[in-house]
Amino acid sequence: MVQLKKSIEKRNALIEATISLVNNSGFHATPMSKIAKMANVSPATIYLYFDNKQDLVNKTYIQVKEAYTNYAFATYSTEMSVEKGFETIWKRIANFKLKEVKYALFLAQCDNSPIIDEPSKEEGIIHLQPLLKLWERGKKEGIIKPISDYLLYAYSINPLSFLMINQKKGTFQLDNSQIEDAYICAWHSIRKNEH
Amino acid sequence: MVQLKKSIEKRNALIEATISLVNNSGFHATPMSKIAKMANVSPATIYLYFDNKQDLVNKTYIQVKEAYTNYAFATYSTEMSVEKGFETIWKRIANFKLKEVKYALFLAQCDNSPIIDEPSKEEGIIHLQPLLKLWERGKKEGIIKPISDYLLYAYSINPLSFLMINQKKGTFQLDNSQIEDAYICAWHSIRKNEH
DNA sequence: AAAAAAAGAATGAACGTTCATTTTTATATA
DNA sequence: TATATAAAAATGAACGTTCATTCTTTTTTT
Repeated sequence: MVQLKKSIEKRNALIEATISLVNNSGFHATPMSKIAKMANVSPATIYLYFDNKQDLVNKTYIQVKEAYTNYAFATYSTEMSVEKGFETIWKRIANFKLKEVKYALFLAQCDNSPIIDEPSKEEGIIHLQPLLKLWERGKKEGIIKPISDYLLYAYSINPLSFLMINQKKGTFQLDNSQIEDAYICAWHSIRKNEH
Repeated sequence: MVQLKKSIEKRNALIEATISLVNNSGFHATPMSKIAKMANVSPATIYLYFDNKQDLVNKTYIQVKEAYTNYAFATYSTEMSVEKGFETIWKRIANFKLKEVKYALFLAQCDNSPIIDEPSKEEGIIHLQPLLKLWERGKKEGIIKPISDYLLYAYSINPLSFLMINQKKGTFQLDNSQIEDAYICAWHSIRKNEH
């Protein structure tokens, strides 16, 4: 690829266009020509910034995923109690999905379809580490159920994606009171019950 | 479309091929020519059974969805207590996702992407009624949390899709003991807590 | 004036769908 | 039962279109 000096903005325009179009039509129904048009650029120019269509969508995915995890852990500190820490992270994630619908939808779309290749997906998962550490601590302290992280994730974090997708469809509205309800469901599903 | 006498098997071969190929590559990366080849049929023959590619995948979706819901409610009776009823339905669904991975994956793929058109999706949802009725009863009896059905679904049923997809990837194994753990998470997330 | 960046037009491959034809099946006749 | 005929089912090749990518030329920057 050619060396690029100024136009980081052109690159960003391409990434933003990719997100919008893939959100609305999916990867395979989004031609390079449309991405180019939306970014006010010639189709050929895309190839100065990215190797090919696959590379464009992979890099878009990684960039968005990074923004997502940065947001998720921005207010979390390892000093917090397990319960407080979980609530902090969970609510940031919920907030991201409510406020940054565009980015969150793009990630959901990518995460449950084969359009992103595995190496790029794994690069995205790495940044979830702090949550896994927190769960580990929670299990040790007897606060979190001693079960697989996949289960913990499936029950406490993943439902937000489902809710967001349905909100996008308009069949359902995720307001602040529903968010509270959802948080309680999430917490109840993973906390270890006293008795 | 032409009147067809014998070959329901040919139609089924086409549907099976569609499921396999869409599972492995997605809708847009699955050409009609490949579907035809896998079903041992000429591409042109597909158009004797289905109007076009969209119609083929819509009808495949509806057929699989029907098999799924039939399976889900086969052992359920409205006489059951709310807790027993929920456990019965939940475990049938979990079983379907474990045993009929191919069909379950196809449904998951369709449900979170825009490849199926809305009318066909709605036709698929109708059959979920018994579960919604059960939740309604549970709320009245003070056993189920008085929250939106979307939340109940997101926390008690939807996680199974996530787990199944990860199992397919091989990163995680859903054995019988994990299923029990998962059921407990599901139940804890939607039951109303005594206090 | 040289190098880098960008553009639009061109290319070749892949796809969904249709067309003209052949093969198979069912029906009627002797 | 054997043969002729019509209808149905199936086919492979062809068509028109779309798309990712590349090529050649122009514009911008250094």
